[in-house]
Amino acid sequence: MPKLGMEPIRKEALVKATIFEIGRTGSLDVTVSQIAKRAGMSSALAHHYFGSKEDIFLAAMRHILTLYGAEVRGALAAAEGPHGRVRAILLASFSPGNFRREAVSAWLNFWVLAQSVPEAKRLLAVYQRRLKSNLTAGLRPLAGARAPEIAESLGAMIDGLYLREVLKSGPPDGAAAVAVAQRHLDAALAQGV
Amino acid sequence: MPKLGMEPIRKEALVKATIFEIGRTGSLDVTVSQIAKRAGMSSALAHHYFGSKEDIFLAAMRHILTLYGAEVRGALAAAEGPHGRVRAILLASFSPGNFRREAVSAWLNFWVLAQSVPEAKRLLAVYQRRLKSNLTAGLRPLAGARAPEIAESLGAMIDGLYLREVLKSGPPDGAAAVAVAQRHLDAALAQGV
DNA sequence: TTTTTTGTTGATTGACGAGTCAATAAACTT
DNA sequence: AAGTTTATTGACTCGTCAATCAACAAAAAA
Repeated sequence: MPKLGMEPIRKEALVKATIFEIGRTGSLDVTVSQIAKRAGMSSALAHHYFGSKEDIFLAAMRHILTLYGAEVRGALAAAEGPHGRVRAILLASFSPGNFRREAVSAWLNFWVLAQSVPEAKRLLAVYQRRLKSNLTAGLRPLAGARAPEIAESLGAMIDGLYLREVLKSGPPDGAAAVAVAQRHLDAALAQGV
Repeated sequence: MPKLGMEPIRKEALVKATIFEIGRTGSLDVTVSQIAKRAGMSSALAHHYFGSKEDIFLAAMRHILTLYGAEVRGALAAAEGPHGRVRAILLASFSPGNFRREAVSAWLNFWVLAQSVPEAKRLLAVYQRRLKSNLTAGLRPLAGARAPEIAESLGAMIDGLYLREVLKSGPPDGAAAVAVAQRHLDAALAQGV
């Protein structure tokens, strides 16, 4: 009994299932059947809506990046003062949503994907540019000309903390990551004066 | 015309070919045949020496970690003074050998592997522990009680810089990475005083 | 010199998985 | 009512690949 307008619903379900499965297995070795099953449909339908497995992956990646972008925008809107703005980005980066094991794992695997799929590389580059630009803007009033340099290192720090979270055995600890990043930031700012 | 004592030679060739192929394709989707061909032998022989593909991957990972460990040890031996020792670790981490695109790519993929293969996770944990211990020892005279904390953040920074190298289009720039890490270190130390 | 060990590969097996297709059915259009 | 579009899947194709096997060759041991 086919109801109309299923496409967006199905696609969203597939995207979420993809992220879940990548997080669960910890790799991109996830079959379309697995994804489709998790999303409650046949693999044929998955192929019907997305043309290929790669398209599914890319959609999942876009989804994660979009989510992250929205979270950063939201946090920025609510933030006050330069320090508040930079901190908002940190908090958003390590928010429970983006910092769930499955999301982090997906992120890492997308990094791998970026090495062989140009579109994935492009998407990741967009994320990096936006992160840097947000950080630089926030840091400008605090660090002046040194803003870009600090933004760069803080960005690397964020990625590095992400990475380490993947490998940890225990549950992810966003607060700890934020604290480390914050200390790094404070030190960098203090040194500049 | 089978010459004897081929085992270590074949194994080494396979390990090197594995790293090369992983770096080339940017993923773990490398067939045993590809590896064997690159190493100049049949895939059957690869299976003969290593039992399985996973064993080949693990051997390659051990090789990279061993190489890195040796480089760090060598640099440490030649280093003088606390600052020199910490800097030696940084230089070794971003040395041309470890920071070649193909090596970085292999690292990244081993990170992924660690998520699904316990032995890979174990190996990586060993690396992280050793790195942290080396850094902490070097930092102790400089930072006292704060040494572990700084070592932790510096370790994350190193991994983050690795990660970012993957996306860059140009050739890897170890010197720049060292500079960023060094600045982070200086700032962290300055703040502690 | 027979036997065993080591090296080596072409051919094969067996499984799995991406993508296609034909068929079915419910809704919407005309 | 007839035709079209959208939803949906089971069955199938076609390729790939890890792993095994049978067989051959040469060195070493007995």
